[in-house]
Amino acid sequence: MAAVDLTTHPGHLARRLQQAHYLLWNTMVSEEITSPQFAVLNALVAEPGLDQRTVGERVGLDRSTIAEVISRLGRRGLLDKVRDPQDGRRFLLRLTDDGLRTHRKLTVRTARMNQVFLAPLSADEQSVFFELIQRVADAAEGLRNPTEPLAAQR
Amino acid sequence: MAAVDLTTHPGHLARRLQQAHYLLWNTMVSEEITSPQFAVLNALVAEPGLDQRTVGERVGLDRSTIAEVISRLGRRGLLDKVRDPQDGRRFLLRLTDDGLRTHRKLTVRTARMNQVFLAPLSADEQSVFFELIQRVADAAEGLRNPTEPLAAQR
DNA sequence: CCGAAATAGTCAGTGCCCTGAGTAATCGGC
DNA sequence: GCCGATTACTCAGGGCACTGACTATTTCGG
Repeated sequence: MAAVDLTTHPGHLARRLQQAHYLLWNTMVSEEITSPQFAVLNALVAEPGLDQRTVGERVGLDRSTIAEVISRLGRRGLLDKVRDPQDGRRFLLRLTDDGLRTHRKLTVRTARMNQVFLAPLSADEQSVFFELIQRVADAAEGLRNPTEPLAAQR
Repeated sequence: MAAVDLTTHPGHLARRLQQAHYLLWNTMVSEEITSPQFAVLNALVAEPGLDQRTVGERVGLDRSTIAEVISRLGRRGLLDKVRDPQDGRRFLLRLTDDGLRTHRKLTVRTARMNQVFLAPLSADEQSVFFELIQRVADAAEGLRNPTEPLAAQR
């Protein structure tokens, strides 16, 4: 009786979108390397020598999750992890040659997959798609990460 | 050098969107009941007596995941699970009074949360947002679920 | 009627994602 | 110089999501 229409619930749509993407990634990009793992590789291509926490910040993963992902990438020999001699709390991360190669290979496939994934939208619609999702995600992240938490509301 | 801009990668955006939603759900709706669990309750409000597989289809969860979610809801006494006397393979699912109450309560809070979540978009933009995401998700699901798999390509 | 195929559900294994609690190292004020 | 706060990371625990292999039941063709 009082059931709700989930197609107007952004959370439900976001989950379905991610599932669809997961599926396509598995078939078109890689069964070994996942999309979050690729994001980490990509962050380290852009900025080699980052520490774990910062990589997590770049790709949007919390401290626990980034630790797991990095440990998996390390086990596969795609990156190296060394203590920062300047700050014994940090681990500095750097891709191995294998990691670099893997990133290059997956970059190509990822581009192809994105084309297929976005094929139902025109070029204009794709821009709107990106922009709207980003606005919503950024705003929600802002709610959690209050730069100036005081006197903002009320 | 060859790093890629993830803000134009729909998979990355979908993940960030879902994370943002997860966070907001936890603070504004419930710490006990998750969004997928609410989707299951909602499906059973709309169609009491569904079997497990069909509920999974309605909310977009595979057979394994739906089994876990339903077992958790059962443990909390929000739904009942009985063998279908007509077909001994099936379990028929039905909300308890507690389940119905919980659904009603969360429906209100979910609506409030969606307003906050979508606040950065105008009403028009919200419609576009829904429509574009749905088109992409539907198309990708169609790729996996070929109604007519033969002679389609090549 | 009977055996093969299809179907509903379970189970083990992998990976993502978060919180809360704990450890080790560094930093900052006095 | 020392002590308390902060910071980087780890660990335990709960939940979502998928695949592949397995069991039990039903269905359908001959």
